Amino acid sequence: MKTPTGDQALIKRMNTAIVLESVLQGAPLSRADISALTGLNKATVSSLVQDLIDSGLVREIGTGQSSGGRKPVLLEFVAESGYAVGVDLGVNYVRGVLTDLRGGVAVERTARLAKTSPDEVFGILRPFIQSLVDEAPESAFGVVGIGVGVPGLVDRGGAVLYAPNLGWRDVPLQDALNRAFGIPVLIDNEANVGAIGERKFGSGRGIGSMIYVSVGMGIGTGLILQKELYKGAAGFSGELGHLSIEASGPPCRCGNRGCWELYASEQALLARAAEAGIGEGTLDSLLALAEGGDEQARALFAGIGESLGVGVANIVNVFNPEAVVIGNTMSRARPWLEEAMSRTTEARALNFHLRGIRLLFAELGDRSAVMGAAETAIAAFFKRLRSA
Amino acid sequence: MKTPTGDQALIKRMNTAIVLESVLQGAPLSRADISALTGLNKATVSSLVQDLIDSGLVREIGTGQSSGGRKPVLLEFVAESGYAVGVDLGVNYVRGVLTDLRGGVAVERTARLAKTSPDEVFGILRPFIQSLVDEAPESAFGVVGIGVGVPGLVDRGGAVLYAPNLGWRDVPLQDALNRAFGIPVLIDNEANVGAIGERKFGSGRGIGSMIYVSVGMGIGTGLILQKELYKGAAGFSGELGHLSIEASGPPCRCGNRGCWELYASEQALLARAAEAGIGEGTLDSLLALAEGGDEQARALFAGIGESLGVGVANIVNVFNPEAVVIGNTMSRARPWLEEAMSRTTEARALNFHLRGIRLLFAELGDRSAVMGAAETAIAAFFKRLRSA
DNA sequence: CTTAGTTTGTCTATTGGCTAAACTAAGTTT
DNA sequence: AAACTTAGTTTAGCCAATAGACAAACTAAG
Repeated sequence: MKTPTGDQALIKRMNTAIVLESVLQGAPLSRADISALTGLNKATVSSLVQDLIDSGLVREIGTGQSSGGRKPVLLEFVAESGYAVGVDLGVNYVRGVLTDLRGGVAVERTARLAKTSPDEVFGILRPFIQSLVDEAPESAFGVVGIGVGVPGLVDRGGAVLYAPNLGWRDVPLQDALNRAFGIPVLIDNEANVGAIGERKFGSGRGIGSMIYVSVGMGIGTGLILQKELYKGAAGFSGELGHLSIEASGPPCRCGNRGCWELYASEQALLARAAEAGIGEGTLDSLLALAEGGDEQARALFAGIGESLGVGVANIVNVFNPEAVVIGNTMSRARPWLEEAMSRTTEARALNFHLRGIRLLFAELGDRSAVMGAAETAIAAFFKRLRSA
Repeated sequence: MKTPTGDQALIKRMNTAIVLESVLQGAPLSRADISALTGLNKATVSSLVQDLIDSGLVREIGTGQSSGGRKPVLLEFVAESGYAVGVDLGVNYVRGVLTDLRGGVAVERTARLAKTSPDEVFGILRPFIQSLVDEAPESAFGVVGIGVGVPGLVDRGGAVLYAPNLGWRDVPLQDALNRAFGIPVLIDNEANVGAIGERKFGSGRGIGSMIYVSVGMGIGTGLILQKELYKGAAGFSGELGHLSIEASGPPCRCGNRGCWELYASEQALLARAAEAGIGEGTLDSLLALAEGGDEQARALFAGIGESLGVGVANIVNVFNPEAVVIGNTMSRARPWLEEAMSRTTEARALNFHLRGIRLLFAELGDRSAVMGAAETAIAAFFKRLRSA
């Protein structure tokens, strides 16, 4: 029964959060606007706004237009009152951003990753992150957190349990980075942070339930249900790449058979291309061929599109989401995939579930994950604010 | 921005709910116990308990054992301060219960349903429910609500959009019952209320994330994620029966191919039995055969078990739940299904996700849905209490 | 250029829920 | 019987939100 009980401090925290939220959403706006918008009394708003100004999160930016009386004093959120670092750790690259608290990118940087052992990666990651932290301008809250997306299974404590493409098992990355920087660090799966990135900054802005499908060498998914990232009982869920779509299909390395990613990933595409003897074993070469009008290449992409559609239809039936967003490298093949994918999805999913659904592609391209990682850190900062 | 703002009344509602919850969970217990349990001040608890006693929800039941000082006055929840009606509307039956606010069954009743047109069903349903309402003893809150589970797609407004087995389309059942009884009515899918029933009263007691799989003529599912029933964007989700497990399998009436329910439902079992020429076209006859040692029948059940396992493995990979509960008629075949199902699930699901998972069968048998329907009404009553 | 009317934002007194601490009640232990 | 314990109530005070009065700053009509 360790439910937090209600006291006056709770009320103040709640209302402060409401005020801050309205400034974040609706800036520039006046105290009177906030009062009208939230239903809070003018005096209450005044008092809470003063606290926010004192803490450096909000500032006055001069007066606005009068509507027949005293001019309002406009307020805005001080995005530069703090900064966050987002990191996308790939199999052969590291991408990082330094953003302000609104997600505005101050610095962006990429490095190659030659070796992938935990120690070697950490050797590169540490100075990489340090340089981003060092570049943060002076601010009220400093660097409030570091978010990291990794291509693997991450537990609730931020340990990488299993990352086959990096060859990692049980790497306590969050602890290590926490110790190294003394700043809150949050590690999550690449698809999960990608989902957060697309929902906050990309094609899923404002959507309540959205499934992000990261189609790269494999398929990972991030589930946003009722506006929140859904994690399973143990903290990892959404391994939709290993949803079996052919129960009697070929075995997958995961132990199951006929997994979706065997049919619809970049790896599947490259395998089929190799069989057909076209391309040079890279997505780029096949994209170039398709672009150039090569029918065989286009047919290959259309086939992947159909396989994607089979899985997306399953997703639609299971989750009845508002949107499905296709991201990661395969999103670049949109022109050659989209029609086949939509057609297959529409043919296979339940009619009622298709009403109003949106099949989208990632707007942030290969930056979904970095931006989502930064947003993870920002969101955690706001959550700390709210509860203290 | 119509977030409810915080004021003192909110605090009181929250703390009252906390106190009531602890009485519900831990009765019998004293005011002092509640104070220790919740962290609320003794004075606060005394005051809130008095309000609850005044409203009739809680009562004193004499003194308990002293532990070296004044004897505590023990409190308990007054389950009979209100009643709820739960209804399970099947294709050829209606089952109903009248329960107290703790879910204790006061009256249980079943009727056959010969015709299934909306009008005819309503003609039977109305007096059926009325008789349950009439039997409710005098109480502080009276009959607080009516919950109904139906075999079909239900929208957020309680209209039955599509119930193929009843031949219904767009039947505004909730409105109709609401008008007829003037009591809050909640309609939901049979699998959803079944999930609620098993989680509250059955094998899923206290589990945070649980997937209930209702295996009858078809397969329906109820998703309980983070302690709450998950509904999709449009209010219907969890059509896992139409999750395709063989992308190139036979077409399903839903438009997709190779749907799970084509392989693992009662209908699938009966079809295979007919092919093999055993049984009499009923589940009962096949159960009798299996019971009697018929190897062919047992093999048939084992086959269904495997097919169930394929889908359950998908569920485990997608949701990483704490438990999967198999319910509805097919749960009676547990002895002949369980081993094959568990084996298949374990072979196919991701290792990390299997840790600590529980594969259960419905404890309430064919009463999961009625009890869940009643619980839906009870939960709505408590929710109303909390917000007013 | 008054003067009335509006709008913004602050100040003030009040309300109401929670709390610590004092207190009463009713037991047990030595 | 005195000393200690525990249960529950009473009391005084705190604090956040609020309604309403008010001051400040503006517009617009006469």
